[in-house]
Amino acid sequence: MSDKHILKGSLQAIILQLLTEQDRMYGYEITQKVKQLTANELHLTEGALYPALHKLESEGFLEAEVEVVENRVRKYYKLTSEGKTEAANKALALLESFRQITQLLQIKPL
Amino acid sequence: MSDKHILKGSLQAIILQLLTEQDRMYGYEITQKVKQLTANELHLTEGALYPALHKLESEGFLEAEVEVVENRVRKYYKLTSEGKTEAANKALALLESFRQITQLLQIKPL
DNA sequence: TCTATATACATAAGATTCAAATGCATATAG
DNA sequence: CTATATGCATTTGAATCTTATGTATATAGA
Repeated sequence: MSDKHILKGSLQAIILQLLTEQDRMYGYEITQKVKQLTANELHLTEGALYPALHKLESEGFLEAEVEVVENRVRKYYKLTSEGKTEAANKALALLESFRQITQLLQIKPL
Repeated sequence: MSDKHILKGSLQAIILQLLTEQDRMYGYEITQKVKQLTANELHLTEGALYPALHKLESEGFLEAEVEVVENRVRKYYKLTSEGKTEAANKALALLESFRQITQLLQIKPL
């Protein structure tokens, strides 16, 4: 019925922004955080998240460190210094796109 | 330097909304309108537009009529009655996504 | 005259990106 | 002993976009 999905193109910005506000997070934590913050209205699937994390890592915006917590392996991600810059850039670019499209729809901006 | 592209997922909503405001439009006109309204900052390519128009038509939200103007063929699109409802729905859904994501990007740091 | 640009439609190839499904493994609650 | 939750990850396939190309007419400029 509803399209409870991440708006395409927003995912990288969201990941980077969450890691700006919280020093380090692991994958599952990110999915749960998004769920919680949006009252379950945006569903961030793992099939989307993990490839995005790997891409951000390969681009040098994230670095990962593995830890064992309660006998389970966790992979924590944190921003590199380039990642911090990129987080701000991507958030701004996204908001600018929203502004443009909202204007195009001639609806009052948020 | 900027990614002058339509935000993925917004295209259908934009087309439907433009046709809500203007009774009928043809493809090229839509590309030029978007260009004009966004000061050339969103580039709506024909490779994206025409498939989207055809899909909206096949879904029953648009209907087309062909006219010859100055020896050139023009295909005018207009909303069906279902299309009018869908235009409102898609615009609202899009804005709601924007709101959700904007909220995600504006979490207060601890 | 010839060529670039604009108008106007459209498809094809390739890339990206995502959802859905699945897999592995551990832990706990019923 | 089984269902659910946690936690990592990949595969498959669909959708959607960019880039490039194709067809055709008209006009402005070199």
